[in-house]
Amino acid sequence: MNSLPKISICKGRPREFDLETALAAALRVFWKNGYEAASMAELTAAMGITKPSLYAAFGNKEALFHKALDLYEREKLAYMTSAVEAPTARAVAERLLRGALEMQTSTCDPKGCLGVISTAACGVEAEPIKAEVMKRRASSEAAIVRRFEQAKADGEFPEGLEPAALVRYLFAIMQGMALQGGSGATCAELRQLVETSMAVWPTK
Amino acid sequence: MNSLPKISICKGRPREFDLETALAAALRVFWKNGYEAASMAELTAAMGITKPSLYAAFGNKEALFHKALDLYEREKLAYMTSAVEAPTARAVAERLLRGALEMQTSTCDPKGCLGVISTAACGVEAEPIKAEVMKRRASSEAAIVRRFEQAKADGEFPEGLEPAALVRYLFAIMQGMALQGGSGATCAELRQLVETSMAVWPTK
DNA sequence: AGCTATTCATACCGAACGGTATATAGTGAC
DNA sequence: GTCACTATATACCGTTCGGTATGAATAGCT
Repeated sequence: MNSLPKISICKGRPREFDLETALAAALRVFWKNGYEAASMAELTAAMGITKPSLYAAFGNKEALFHKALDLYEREKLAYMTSAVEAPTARAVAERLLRGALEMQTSTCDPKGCLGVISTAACGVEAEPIKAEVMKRRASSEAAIVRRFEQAKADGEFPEGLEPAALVRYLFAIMQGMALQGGSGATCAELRQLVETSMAVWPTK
Repeated sequence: MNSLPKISICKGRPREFDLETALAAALRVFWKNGYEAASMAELTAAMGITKPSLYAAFGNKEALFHKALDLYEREKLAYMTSAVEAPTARAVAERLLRGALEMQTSTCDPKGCLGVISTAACGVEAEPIKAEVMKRRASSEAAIVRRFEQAKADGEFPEGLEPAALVRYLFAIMQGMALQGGSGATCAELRQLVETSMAVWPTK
């Protein structure tokens, strides 16, 4: 309860690894294998630390996944939050599709989408994980729906196309792209998918 | 695999369970959990048999999955092979989408698609499984591509739309539908997805 | 120096994993 | 009845799973 004399970081022995670097390595393992198939052994090996260090720094496997998911959304899904700033619904869709394409065709990241991988299949133990990812996805979707409702008010859509339905349709394409990207589709094939989707995008 | 005569034709003690029934139960477990998350304990419990009986009858977990996958394609994916008989590419697409919708909205089957679930994420042990499912999907896709090439020759498509690209686009939507169906989307939402996809389907 | 706090490395925990050895029980053939 | 054969049930195998107890090492504080 004494005063704060210095900017003392902490008392004990300093950790010998960088939190962010280790978390990024963990993210890649989850991204490549999914939550359940990512074993603690593979995680610690990729992160370059031992299990007690991991548990001390991140809590447990589920907490580590949550922190990795935060990092993923912050660094890899930024295009989704910025896409709503595009001037038209069509431009929003194009930015989403091209952002997803860029992610799938990046040469240094794992293929597929962490969210898709984590919600596709899971046993009972991973259901809280699935629920959390679904919750985050729902809030992303809601933002796009709001943007499309404005677009509808601006008269951008033909009759009979609901904003929520269009968003679901657009997300289905992006989820399909992530699946195909994770199943060995080539860059060119995924680009074709984006071009086709844009070619059929409804115009008034 | 062969017929099951009332009078046992072989010598030893007759098995006390029905192969097809047990296989159908195994399929539901794989379908609900994915290959890796489906444990032998859950499989044997659902099939109502013990592990030695399972191994004697089906080989091992991977062989059981292959037989379950055969059953799945035979019973649940029949709409895919029959869809190519539709008169136009648009009708083919509609039959595929509505067939997928019917599967996702069936009240007695697990949600999602076994193929999607099995290829989305897997550790190293399940990679042969993933490869097998991808192989079968490729052959399904190839059949639709051939049908669409004929449709293109018939002048059904606008300029600039390649049959292979359209099939990839269509499959992406169906894969997205399977993902959303497995993530708790309602019947009405999935039907909306189909209607939207049909509404934007390209016409010449 | 001592004390306290934190990290690191090894070795270990109970449980669950896929897969089996073994012994018993039920069948047709002789 | 006896034999050959197969399915059943129990109990078990080695391995891997997520997660920890333990003690040595390293730092700041007094």
